[in-house]
Parts: sequence; C-alpha cells; structure tokens
Amino acid sequence: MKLATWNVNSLKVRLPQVLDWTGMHRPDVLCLQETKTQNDQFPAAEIRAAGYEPLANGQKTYNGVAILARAAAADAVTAIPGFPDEQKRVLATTISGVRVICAYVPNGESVESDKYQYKLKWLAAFSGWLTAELAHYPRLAVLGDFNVAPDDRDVYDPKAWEGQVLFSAPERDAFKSLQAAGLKDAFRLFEQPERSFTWWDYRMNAFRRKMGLRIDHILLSEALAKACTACTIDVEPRRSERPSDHAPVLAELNLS
DNA sequence: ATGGCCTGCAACGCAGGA
Repeated sequence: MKLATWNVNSLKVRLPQVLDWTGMHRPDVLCLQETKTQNDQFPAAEIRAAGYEPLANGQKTYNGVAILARAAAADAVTAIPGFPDEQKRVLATTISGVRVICAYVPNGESVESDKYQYKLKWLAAFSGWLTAELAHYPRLAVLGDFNVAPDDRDVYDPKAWEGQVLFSAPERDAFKSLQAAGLKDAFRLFEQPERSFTWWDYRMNAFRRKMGLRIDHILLSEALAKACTACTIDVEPRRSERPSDHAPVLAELNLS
C-alpha cells in the first residue's frame, strides 16, 4: 500500500499536476492540504476519471483538505472531536483496513501572534484525538502538513530558525507528544540524504539554494511502522512550472 | 536590506501562507 501527502497550495491551480503525479506514482491514498476549494467546487469528475474516489473537507479561499483513494473509504470524520473550529483542517477515513488522517496544522504566523496560540491549542487537541484514534485503530497513518520542523536536520539553518515559528520549542514539543503517543516519523525510519526538505519559500530562489524545511510528515502507528519499507520526498514537482511550494511525501507499506 | 513570491477574492490592494 502506497500512501502520500501533498500540500498543493490551491487544488484549482495544481489539479493538472496532481493528476500527472498520481498517474506516475499510483499511490493508493493521496492526502491533500490547502485545497482552498469549497466542496461543491471540488473537481470530483476529473479525479474519478483518473481512478480515484475523492473525499473533500474544504472551505472558501483558505485551508481545506481532501483524500483521494483507489479503494472505498468509510467512516469519515471532518473535525477534531470536541474542538470547535471553523477552519477545515482535518479529514479521517478508513481505507482497506487502515485508518488515514489527513491534517493541515495551523501555520502560526509568528510566535508573538494570536495564531501561534491557536496553533498550540490545535496541536494539543490533535494529540488528544490521535491518542484516542490509536486506541481504536492499531493501523493508523497520519499524513499532512504539520507546519513543524521536528529536528535540526529538518531546517537548512537551525541557528537562524531557533525560536522562530515552525521550529520553536513548544511546537517541537507538541510534535514529540505525537511520537510519545506511539506514532513514528516514517521518514526517519530510513537513512536519508542530508538537506531533505518538503517546503521551500517561493522567494529568494530558496529551492535552488536548498533553503528548505521538512514540515510535511507521515506518522505511522507501531503496526504500520513495522510494515513500512520506504519513505521518500519527491522534489520533482517543485521543479515544474507553477509549482506548489511543498513537495509530496510517500510511504510504502507491505501489509499482509 | 525584515522584503523578496504565490493564491484567492475582489477590485485596482489585501490577507494568509511559512
């Protein structure tokens, strides 16, 4: 089973790239973030024509998540239980016996911002939800844009980023709490190249200069981590015309 | 050099991203 996640920064703009990419890599499940598309505007027909059943949880202009799956999806949940939130940031469903959660964690803007406080509250609620989900679903995969770089290796210049949003200690602690709950960072199950990132600023030729952050992640429960045979970042779409600023991340599972 | 770029919405600039 092949799982993938991609922050597309507008599904309307990136749909051709998404269809190209699914055609090339044939993931069984693709989680999308920042679709910026209302559900009634979602390009369901094009996605079905490509062999995927879409599940969307979107809103106008901002945020929005979706899951594209080659097999049937059941038991969808579109919000963190007990955490009222107008922003559409999560989507959970069960596909071929795997509980899949697609997440778009708040950005936080800056550590001085009210949005940063919202981000920390959101992450605390998210952690509680995932702990409960783990108790129900031994096969749990959480994929998305976490807007947190967990480790020095995940930042092109950790000294410059120290204490900044996306790399501040409270955010990294929140990410560690997800790991403490029993989720493994699939990317770090394997040897990886240095300067492996999933996001590069559109400005300053950041991609060409390898000035990026690894903030998009695939977290796996113990049972799925044991079955994981590979986890990679595909930087190719970031080279294309009109790219998303994020690259997709893929994980392969050998499930019996 | 504290902004550089991209998207959506709407409207001729703004909010938001990270």
